Amino acid sequence: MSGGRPHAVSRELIAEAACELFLEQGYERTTVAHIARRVGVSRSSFFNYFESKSEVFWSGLDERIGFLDAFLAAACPSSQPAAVVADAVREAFSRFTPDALALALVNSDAMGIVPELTQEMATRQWRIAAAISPYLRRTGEEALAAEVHAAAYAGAVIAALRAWALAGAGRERLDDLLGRALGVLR
Amino acid sequence: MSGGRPHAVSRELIAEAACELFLEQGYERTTVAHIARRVGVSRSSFFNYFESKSEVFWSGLDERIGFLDAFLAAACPSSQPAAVVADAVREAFSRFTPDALALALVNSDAMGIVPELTQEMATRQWRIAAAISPYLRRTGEEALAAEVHAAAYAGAVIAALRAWALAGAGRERLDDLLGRALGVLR
DNA sequence: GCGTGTTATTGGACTCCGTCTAACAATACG
DNA sequence: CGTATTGTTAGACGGAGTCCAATAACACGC
Repeated sequence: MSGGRPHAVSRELIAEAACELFLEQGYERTTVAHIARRVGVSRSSFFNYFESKSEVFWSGLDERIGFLDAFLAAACPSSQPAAVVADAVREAFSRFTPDALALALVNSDAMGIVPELTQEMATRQWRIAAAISPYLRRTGEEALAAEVHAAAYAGAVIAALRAWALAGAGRERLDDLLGRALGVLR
Repeated sequence: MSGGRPHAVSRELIAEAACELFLEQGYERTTVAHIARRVGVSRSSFFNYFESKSEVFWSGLDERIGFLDAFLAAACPSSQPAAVVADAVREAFSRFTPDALALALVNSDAMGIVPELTQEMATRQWRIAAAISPYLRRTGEEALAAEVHAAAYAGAVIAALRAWALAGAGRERLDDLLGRALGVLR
């Protein structure tokens, strides 16, 4: 059952090569074919590992968002929802590790991806809010209020993440920044 | 100076035809060529009126966001920034009129555009936050706090907009919903 | 060594989006 | 009737993403 042809590359290898190219010649000018060729696989193979060119940046964060979503979907309604959400957020994101995304945020100008990055970033912020909002509703909040609060939490997460990446992803502790950003909300 | 060939169509005409097709056969299955053919112009002409297929939905809202941005860019730092922002938001969005976007929000399932819509919506929410955040910074807020607060405001705007559209865009007054959504923040 | 099942890789064809350009059509004006 | 201006058009183009059938590399049982 465990047979089969072995993988020729890995997501990490591809992501690494992609980032190199993005830095060298910019995101737009780098085609999927370029990336594949540099790693030594076919263009088709790229899409076996990533759903799209942009996903190279986001697989790490998306994983954490999935974690947050699962965590909050399983959480019981509490009388102190703020604490639950804050804990869940920290649990999900504090162990986020520097990756292609951090690199992209720092070098967004060199890569020429400011518009792409903001669009994708906005989408992730939305997803974080979409993970939080249903939980708030289950604690009894009204729909509108739940969405607004969820957006605020999501904004805090993304703001912390950006500040952390821009500061050099390691010079500041993401945990601290998350705490500070969440602390703004009260 | 006022010569030249007259326009064969208008943004409104194109948007109308596009929405019809989206409702009939879904967003994905409707190509730009389809839309152009229905209005009776060439595919090239479509791109003279809209930058992209998805922009059909967003020109109205984007205009209001531009308004908000200009308004806040020109606003003086106040000791009560919350009131300034709330006023600016109301000024910019309360006269927002039902358009292709409202239709799309209501019929998102029939059009099969849930992912597209959330992505684009998230981008607009981000842009609203990006319009608000610099003003808050000018009032003296720290960077992280300004971003978090701006995200909260932006979340309120979008939540109100969605609720308004989903309720039937006219049955509820957008102004009231904006007020309620902004009221959540304190 | 040899078939067999399983999984990964590959090339190629395909649709569509979005860009670009050079030619063309319709108007106003002198 | 010529000219400037503006809008429309066809066509080619490159790239993203999808799809599929063919093939290559492995593990396993024999």
